[in-house]
Amino acid sequence: MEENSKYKELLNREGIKSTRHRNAILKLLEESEFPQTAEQLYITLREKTASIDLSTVYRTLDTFASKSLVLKSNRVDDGKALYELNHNEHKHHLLCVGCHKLISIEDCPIGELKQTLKNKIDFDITGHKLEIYGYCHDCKKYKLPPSDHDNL
Amino acid sequence: MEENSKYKELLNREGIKSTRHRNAILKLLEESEFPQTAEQLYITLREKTASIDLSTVYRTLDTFASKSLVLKSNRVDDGKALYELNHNEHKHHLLCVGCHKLISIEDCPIGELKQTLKNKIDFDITGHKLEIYGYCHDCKKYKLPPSDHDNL
DNA sequence: TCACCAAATGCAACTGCCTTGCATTTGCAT
DNA sequence: ATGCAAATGCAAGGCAGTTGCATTTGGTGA
Repeated sequence: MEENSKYKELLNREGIKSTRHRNAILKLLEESEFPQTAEQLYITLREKTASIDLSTVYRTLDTFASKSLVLKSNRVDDGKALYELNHNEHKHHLLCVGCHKLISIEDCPIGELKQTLKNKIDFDITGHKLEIYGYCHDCKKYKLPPSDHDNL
Repeated sequence: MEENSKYKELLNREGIKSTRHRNAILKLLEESEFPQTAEQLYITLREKTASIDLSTVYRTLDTFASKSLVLKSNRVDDGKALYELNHNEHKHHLLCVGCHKLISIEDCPIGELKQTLKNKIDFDITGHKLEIYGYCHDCKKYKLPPSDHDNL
């Protein structure tokens, strides 16, 4: 299968072995629309491919993160770790507080701030993280009165 | 002591009892320059005031958070919960990756994004969180080559 | 192709953060 | 003062994630 050779090449480039599990996890992440928890990935892997241990999933994801192949973050509401493929593109996420859907966006408002801060207080921005909460199209109709999320 | 009566009033306004522990935690949060973990608060409380149980600290902080008296967030690197007093002011922080100094700013770039996202994908923003990394004036001279922080 | 070795994996036990159940204590209204 | 709901302490438990160790596997060199 030529898909696996693609992963193999990618992994070799990072100086780590290409294994059945690693290829499967890369493939799964590639197919995932949203960042996934380790457990979500674990369950899916057990369903569709061979047996795998949860610790292997964690170890693999950590290895990938250390090589910058995947990006690790923490879910806002429960602090669980989320993993997604690193496409090396700059993006942010919208979290719907209604259905917990995560939507990726390319818009980034940091540009002008960068210059403002440089002028105002001589601070050089090298990175940032922006999390946005709100209600998606589907959840607006069920919108609840303002809650804790409004303070974030 | 009249400081406690200030806390008592605050707590009564939220419809919850004023207790020794609650007053102490409010006071401690008021004195804290940065968001604290539950354990940091716990340790400090044990040192300077009477005995308190860790579960009480957690329960108190959760209660305060549910009343919006404190803001709860998750530390970026290890996902631990952080608690800080809610001053109801909108602000963000600059984290200097050189000296780990935390600088508060009032600038917020979310305004235009709000309208953009509403038009583009029908998403209603209710809140957001922005963390900015970089080098402060003092650390610029020692600036290191780009690191992990640049991906955040 | 084979044999070897470091790296990867499975399994089970364990850690750390946080939560919960329950008996006791405390704040506050009456 | 007294009674009751709310708060607390204590101990046990839950859950995400980690680790130690024996076994298996991928890749390299003969």
